[in-house]
Amino acid sequence: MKIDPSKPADLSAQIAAAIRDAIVAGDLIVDERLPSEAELADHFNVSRPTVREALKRLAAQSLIRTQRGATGGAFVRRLSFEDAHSQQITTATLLLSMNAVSFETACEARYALERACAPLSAKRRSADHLAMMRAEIFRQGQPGLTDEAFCASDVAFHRALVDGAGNPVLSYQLAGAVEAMQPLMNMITFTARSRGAIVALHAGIADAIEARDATAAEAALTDLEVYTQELARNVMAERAGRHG
Amino acid sequence: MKIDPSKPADLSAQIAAAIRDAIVAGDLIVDERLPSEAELADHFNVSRPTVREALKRLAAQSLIRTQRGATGGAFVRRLSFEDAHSQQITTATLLLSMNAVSFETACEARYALERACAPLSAKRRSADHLAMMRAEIFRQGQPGLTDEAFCASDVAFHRALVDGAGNPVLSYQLAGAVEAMQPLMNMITFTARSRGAIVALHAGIADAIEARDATAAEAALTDLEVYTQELARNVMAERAGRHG
DNA sequence: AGACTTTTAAATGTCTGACAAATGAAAATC
DNA sequence: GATTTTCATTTGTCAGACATTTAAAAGTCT
Repeated sequence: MKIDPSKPADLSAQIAAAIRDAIVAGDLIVDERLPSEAELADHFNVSRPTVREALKRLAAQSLIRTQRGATGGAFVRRLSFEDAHSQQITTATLLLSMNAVSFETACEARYALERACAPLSAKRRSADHLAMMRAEIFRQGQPGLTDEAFCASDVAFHRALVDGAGNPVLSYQLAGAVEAMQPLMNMITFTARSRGAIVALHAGIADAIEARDATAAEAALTDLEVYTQELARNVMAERAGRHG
Repeated sequence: MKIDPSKPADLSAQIAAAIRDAIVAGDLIVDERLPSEAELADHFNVSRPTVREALKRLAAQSLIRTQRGATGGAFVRRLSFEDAHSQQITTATLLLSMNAVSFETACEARYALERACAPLSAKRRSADHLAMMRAEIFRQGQPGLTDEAFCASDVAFHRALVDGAGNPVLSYQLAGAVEAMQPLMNMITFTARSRGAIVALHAGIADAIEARDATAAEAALTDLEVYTQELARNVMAERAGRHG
């Protein structure tokens, strides 16, 4: 772990980068303890607050955890799929909202990724995954469900589909993409008719997954994408008409 | 932006979470200036170093940028696709290495995602994307190329394929997945024969994209996946044999 | 000797106060 | 009016101190 000449940027950023690089390169392994803040301050020739700012940067990225007490300190943290998942949701959500990504673009990406999971899910899904999909479909058909709850159930349905592929890397990537779209989906008010159509389309997906028919699953997802895009276009058009 | 009862966790983490939530919820818009550190310290009833630790956490997530001087301060930052991209590479790389994700699992996820882009890329790719793919294929055939350079070219090839889909959300998701696999790919020593085979498979992909044949592109990607998986199995088996 | 209690040392969490450096705006000067 | 100077504001950094937590070491009692 090397020095940082006082040239360009914040010292805390440089120190954080140096430690992060060491972790990514494998020089620091999981659960290894970093030197104490005082030792790091001495090593980098900076003050303790500066070191602390660097450590907080790393903590924000879930790269380290800190522990108080006699045997405490900063430890390299094992990045879990769950951590990565929640990080990605935040990132993807902000990315979509701050960059004015169109519903069309986000939707296309989401369903493209989901179709990628479909064949694997058709092949490997357990009875549990299928049962969860059916349960969410049932919930979506219940009357009196708020739009928010409907969207949440939609996310749960797709999550079960993705998890059925049995590949944690895919699950982590996809769950982020699906959940990040929720704010966009929430802009749509679902009528009783559109809910019925979506439930039917979901049932088609579940049927294909149950039959372990990869081709049918992909086709059913495409149908759902087409319907969703159409629904969004209609909502946008109506909104534009009202406000224009 | 609300208070934080001094109950459970670090104050700086609580403050960072409060500000982050405000950003995600849209209460703080892009380029809006946060109160100064002194004002935040006063508002949250903590000291300035504590506020600074919170701000550094947010800066580490690219949520804010800071600027010195009279009109300086912390500003809500527009999260760019580029920022999100590099963040995701770090996250995905660590996720794979720290959780002992098998080559097989990572490879499967990568090609599943890439196949999701293929139809879109076949439909929308520009001449530039195709030219870049061809250029990388040519480079991969050059003798005297290091394994590292070969892998880098491989990444560039796939990046061009993904970018051809013309969907920035897909590009950001996929580029992360592809690049995060590089450390795993680098474990494989590519013989002249295997390089030749990969170049041929890449050519098959490029041909399909050039012909705008989505089905053929997906099939070609599957071929490449099968070959890559086989290659990895052989390398692992040989390595196990040598060490056993 | 063994189990329990107390002490202690090490480490992070937080605060106070201060100075340095950057930066744009206001004031002063030509 | 244009240029230069001054100045106030804000972040970056440092030094030192105290509070809190925690586990191990030391001590005490049975």
